[in-house]
Amino acid sequence: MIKNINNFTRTIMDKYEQVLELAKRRGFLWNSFEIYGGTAGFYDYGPLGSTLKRRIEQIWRDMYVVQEGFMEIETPTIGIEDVFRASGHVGGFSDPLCECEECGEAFRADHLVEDELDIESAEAMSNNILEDSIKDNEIPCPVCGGKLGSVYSFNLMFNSNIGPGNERPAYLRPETAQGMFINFLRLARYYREKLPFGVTQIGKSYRNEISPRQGVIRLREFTQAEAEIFISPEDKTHPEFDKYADTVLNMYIEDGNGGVVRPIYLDDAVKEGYIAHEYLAYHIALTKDFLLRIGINPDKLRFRQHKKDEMAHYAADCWDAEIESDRFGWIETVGIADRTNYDLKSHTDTSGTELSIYREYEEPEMVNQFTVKPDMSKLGPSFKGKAKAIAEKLKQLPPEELEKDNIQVNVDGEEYTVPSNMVEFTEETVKVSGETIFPHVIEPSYGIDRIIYCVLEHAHNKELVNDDGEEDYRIVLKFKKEVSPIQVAVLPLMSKNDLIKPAKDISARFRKKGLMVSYDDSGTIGRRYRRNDEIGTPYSVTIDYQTLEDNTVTIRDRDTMKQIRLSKDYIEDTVYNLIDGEMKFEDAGTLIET
RNA sequence: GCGGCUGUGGUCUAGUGGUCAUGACAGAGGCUUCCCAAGCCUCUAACCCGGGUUCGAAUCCCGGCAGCCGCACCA
Repeated sequence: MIKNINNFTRTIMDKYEQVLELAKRRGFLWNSFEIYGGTAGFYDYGPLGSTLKRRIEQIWRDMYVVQEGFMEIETPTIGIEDVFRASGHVGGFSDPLCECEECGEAFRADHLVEDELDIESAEAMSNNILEDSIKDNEIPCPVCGGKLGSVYSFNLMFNSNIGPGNERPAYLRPETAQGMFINFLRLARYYREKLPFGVTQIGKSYRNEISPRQGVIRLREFTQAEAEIFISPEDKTHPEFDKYADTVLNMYIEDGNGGVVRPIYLDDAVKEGYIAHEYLAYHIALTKDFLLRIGINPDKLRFRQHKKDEMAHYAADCWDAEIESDRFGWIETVGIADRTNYDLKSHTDTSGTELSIYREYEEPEMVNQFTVKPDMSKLGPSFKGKAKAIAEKLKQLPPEELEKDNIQVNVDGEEYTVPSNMVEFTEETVKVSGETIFPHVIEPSYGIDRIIYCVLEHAHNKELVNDDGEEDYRIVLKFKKEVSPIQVAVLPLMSKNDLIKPAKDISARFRKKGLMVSYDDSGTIGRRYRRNDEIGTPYSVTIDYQTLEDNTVTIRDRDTMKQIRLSKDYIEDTVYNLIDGEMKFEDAGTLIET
């Protein structure tokens, strides 16, 4: 006999629908602005969702901020135009679109022109040039052959203005990274001018996606956790690499027809040249560590290297952590890139502030320095307007030329003769103790919302529970204990005052210990266990009549449904240690035979 | 943004141009000494939004919004 038949003879829902239905019903994820009809690309985190998210972010902080020592900063979510001009988002983050006037299809104008004219890249072309190019070449609509309309930009950044009027355009940041790059000099000083150092930020980013679907997988407002690690361009080894050398990565390798997942030791991946260098490899392994710790199924995790044409133009190497989901297949959830010095150079060029760091050599170097000093007080009167240009030429001459009594210089096609007393030169050995460099940046960039969906999906289980020959199902979220929003349920066996009072006392003690408690005395005990299974509460403490006699309570384990009985003294410490992983369930009390 | 399909309590659903709408689960209260969604009673709670056609619209039409599928897009 099958109980709960109505629960499971509904319209067949795929895993995604089941997860989202549960997430909606139990307060994890809600579509935003629901009472006004909702808006695609925005989701609210409900009580359990935001708690889950906070716990996951907290683990991220533990790994990146506490363990790695990359301090966290917080910068505005809105940015001025210069920042995004330098980052390339103002020019490059928009797509030139063009619609067919007949059928209304939209196309990438640059792609059309590239194909038609058989040129490499039309990216640099302005909208006007693209439009002219389409008109002149009479490029037709690829779908219906109709006439194509004008070209317009669709920028993926939300825009606004600072202050009144349109004088100061501003954009909602499309990534948190730029806030860290532009603070480079302050950060370098904070870290006392020594490489490597890292900085992190967890926060909201915004992209005005053309057509976001896939629920929480592609959002217009989303949370990123990013680290920017500034390292020496010459030395990309990692001092702690040994820690992860024998980590096995599921590396996804593409060949002509699809691809294969190949397990490979991190050590070998670097040695065989799959991963560019140790520093990047270390952070790929760290990413794996993090994802497994929060409950991603290791069999559904792989790392894929960006193809050359897929890689951002500045990146030297880039890997994605991809997580497999039931409906969407492999989802990119983390990007781990070597961004080289692109961002620091680019902000240097745009702002005029040099975002570099002085690096001292281990040994000072003795360098022959050849200096030419034209005597402007003599050159000026003699050569008037040409003096400056002549001086520049003189500086480029080799010593043997400068030694001549009359030095010949060619400026703008005319020969000038400069007497040797008008220029001095010295050749000396100077001590150079260091140099100015632009560090390279290793960037792990996490899409937190996508990861949360995957955690929910991987935790979601529908289990057959056999009890007295009857078939029964339970839905259980098998969260890692560390991320479960509610950590312990407190349940009086019956809704009776003599059981309620001690149950409430125990709840209070849990709360004092900092544990998130759900107290529940409504409905039968079995129903309450199932409620807690459904939201992933790892432990349920039950107060029964025996509690009143011998001061013991039971703890039920979510995953095994087994129970132990133990004294209620120090119960809060026991549960705390169970969640922390310090104590094993079987060791915490005597197993109850059922 | 284009095309197709869809939109009913918290969730999943039934439904016909004609009494402010079916059922299940969930939820609240009660009864039942109750360790894995038992039972009984009572209760709460919905036709996506806006127009139109009509005596009458949740039902038909149009537009919007949202979801799904396909195309395009996805630094």
